[in-house]
Amino acid sequence: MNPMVTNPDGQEARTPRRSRADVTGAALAILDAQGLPDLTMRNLAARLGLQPSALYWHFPNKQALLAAVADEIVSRARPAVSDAQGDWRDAVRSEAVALHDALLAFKDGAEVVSSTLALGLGAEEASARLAAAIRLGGVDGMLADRSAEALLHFVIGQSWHEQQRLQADSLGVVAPSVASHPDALVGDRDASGVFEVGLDLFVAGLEAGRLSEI
Amino acid sequence: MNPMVTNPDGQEARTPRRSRADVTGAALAILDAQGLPDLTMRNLAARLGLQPSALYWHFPNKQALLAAVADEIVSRARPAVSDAQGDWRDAVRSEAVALHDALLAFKDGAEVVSSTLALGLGAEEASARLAAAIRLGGVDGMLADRSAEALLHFVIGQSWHEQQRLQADSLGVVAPSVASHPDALVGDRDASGVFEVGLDLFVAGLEAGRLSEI
DNA sequence: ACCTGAACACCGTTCAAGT
DNA sequence: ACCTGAACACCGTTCAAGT
Repeated sequence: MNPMVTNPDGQEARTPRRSRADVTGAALAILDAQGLPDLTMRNLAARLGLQPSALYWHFPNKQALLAAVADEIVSRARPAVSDAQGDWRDAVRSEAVALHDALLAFKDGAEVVSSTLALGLGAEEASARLAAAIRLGGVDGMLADRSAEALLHFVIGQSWHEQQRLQADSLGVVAPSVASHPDALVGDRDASGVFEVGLDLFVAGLEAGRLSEI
Repeated sequence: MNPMVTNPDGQEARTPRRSRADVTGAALAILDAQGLPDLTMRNLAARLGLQPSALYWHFPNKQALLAAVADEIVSRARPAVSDAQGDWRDAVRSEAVALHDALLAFKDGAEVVSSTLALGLGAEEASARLAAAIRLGGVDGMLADRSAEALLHFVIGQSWHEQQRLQADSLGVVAPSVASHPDALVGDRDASGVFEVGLDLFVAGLEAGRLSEI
């Protein structure tokens, strides 16, 4: 309401104008606390003490805002052991796991990144790092790029599904065929191990291809 | 407007009430012709000559409607050579390609299926068929299930990205880093071959795991 | 440079009531 | 059983105008 801000010492502060980073930060906060459905331009503006129309000075539209959010999420992916002194297989696994963790760190993180992927704004970096790790295994340049992109899509698709399942479970909206899956040992963690299995298949495939040099 | 329908011969027909299949059919038609953003309850109702609220007699909500649409899309996936007489690797590839093609057959098909996957309503069948093909290779039961699910997520993620890219290209909304990609030979088909490479990696990984029996 | 105020053209969903 | 009519509580976006 009041653009003026008064400090505890009585001194008057400048009207608190927001930066682009402030907006994406608030968007990330909403995403984390409430999820993508609540990340509306109106909610975001309210959290910043702005009118919705003010956001359009910082971003041309919502899609651009989401792209910036996706960028931030992906950029926080850091592999556990960044030293590339170890095995190239561990390097690939490490990069993939780091991305996987980064996507799961924010509610609906995988969906946000996935929906922005085609614009090539943030995942290009993740793809490049996957490709670099793959190249350590001695795979050809163009083949490494394509393998990295394929691995990227697997990681994103898998992460998104895990988050969807978590959300569906918490809402109690599960189809009988899924809920009564006979293989489920614990009962609610049906997807356990799928990511690891898929990742291992990818790495094993890379190794096999490296040997036979198709 | 008028619930009565008059045939060319002058005979009066019964008021044309709609079935569930009519609704999903109209939804598929909108999806194919215009895409997911235009698949609104109001557009759908208008195409059927109904009020929007009438749709809620056939489906409890939009999500359930989309699940039915996704079911229909996935169920149309038929492998090229259904005879399992050939190689198990060809069977796996054939199933994956069939799913890939089915998702690409409808505009935004991959996104619709992806967003409905967690409810386990339609892709369970696709996953089971992939698992069956994988089992032909002699892979263990639980491992086959997980491998199939991982492959499923790769196929969906990859398909969705291809459709996104097509749409982004047609709208001319491409980031400079993507548009000026030096590897692009043709220029607009940057994702060419990624699906095939990823699929080959998966199959090679399955074969390697089958031999070493980890 | 950064934001307000007001409007435009939409959404999904509910629910009493009709036939 | 199938649908209408009307309303409720929202959306993203534009644009003139303010400071």
